[in-house]
Amino acid sequence: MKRVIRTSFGIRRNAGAVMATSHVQSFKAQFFRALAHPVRIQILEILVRGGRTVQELQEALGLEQPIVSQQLVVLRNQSIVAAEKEGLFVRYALRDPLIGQLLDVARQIFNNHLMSTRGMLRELQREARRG
Amino acid sequence: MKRVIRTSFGIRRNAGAVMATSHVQSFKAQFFRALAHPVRIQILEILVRGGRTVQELQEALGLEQPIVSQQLVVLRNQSIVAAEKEGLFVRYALRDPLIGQLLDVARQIFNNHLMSTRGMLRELQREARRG
DNA sequence: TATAAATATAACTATATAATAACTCATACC
DNA sequence: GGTATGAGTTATTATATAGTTATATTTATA
Repeated sequence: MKRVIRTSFGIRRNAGAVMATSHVQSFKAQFFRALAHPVRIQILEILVRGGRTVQELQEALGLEQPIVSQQLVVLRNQSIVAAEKEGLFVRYALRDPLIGQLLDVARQIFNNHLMSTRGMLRELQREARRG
Repeated sequence: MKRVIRTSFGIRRNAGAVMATSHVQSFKAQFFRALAHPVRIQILEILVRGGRTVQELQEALGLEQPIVSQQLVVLRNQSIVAAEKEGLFVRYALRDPLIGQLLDVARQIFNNHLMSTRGMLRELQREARRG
């Protein structure tokens, strides 16, 4: 599947030398998509502080059980969290503490750039203090 | 809008004390959604190495110009990149070098967890070497 | 083995995002 | 002013994700 593109100087050359959209990029995209949901972010921010059962998450978030389970599926599919049975319960935990670091860097980016209203900034700062 | 949830011990209590889905979380979700696309990730990985015109991005990616512009809109809307006119060209750059750090952490997470095929791992390692 | 509790899945509708192609806008230069 | 070039927008259809409610699965225990 060779494609030809037009360069700035009007010359035509083969696009083979070009950065192809590798599988890795799609994979990373999927990963970030798994983070791209308010509830899933909340779940991760809770799990950073330690493992939780579905029940505990459900109560902490004030959401119905199926909603929590559904969001956990998404995180599990990307190997972001791991599930472990504990009798009748299932305890979820981060697979990698680096997830916490990722969220931290994201928070720093938000803080730096005022990409938000004053109100949100206040929330962010409260969050950082809790850290 | 008070909601009532059922706890594990069958007691009903008010969900008011619960972590509400703040605007911040939605905001973060939007941010990650902006990263959740293979082309946009590629663009960012190029911009980490320095500013580029649309033209240069287009050539590096081997994609049509409107596609590149569309993806840049998404990144601009989240204030992830900034555009600057240079005569007939528009040069794009990261708004915050921390974006690079974010991608690095993400890469580490992938590497750690074999969340990918052997082939993808090889690609990741090649990427890290170029880093 | 019947039951209840905890979790997971399914089925459906609504909504958002992606992909593609055609078109418009802006600027430099003749 | 006309034109070519770089960038941006719009419109359309396809596809994926979200939200909601109902139902199924699993396990402990009476």
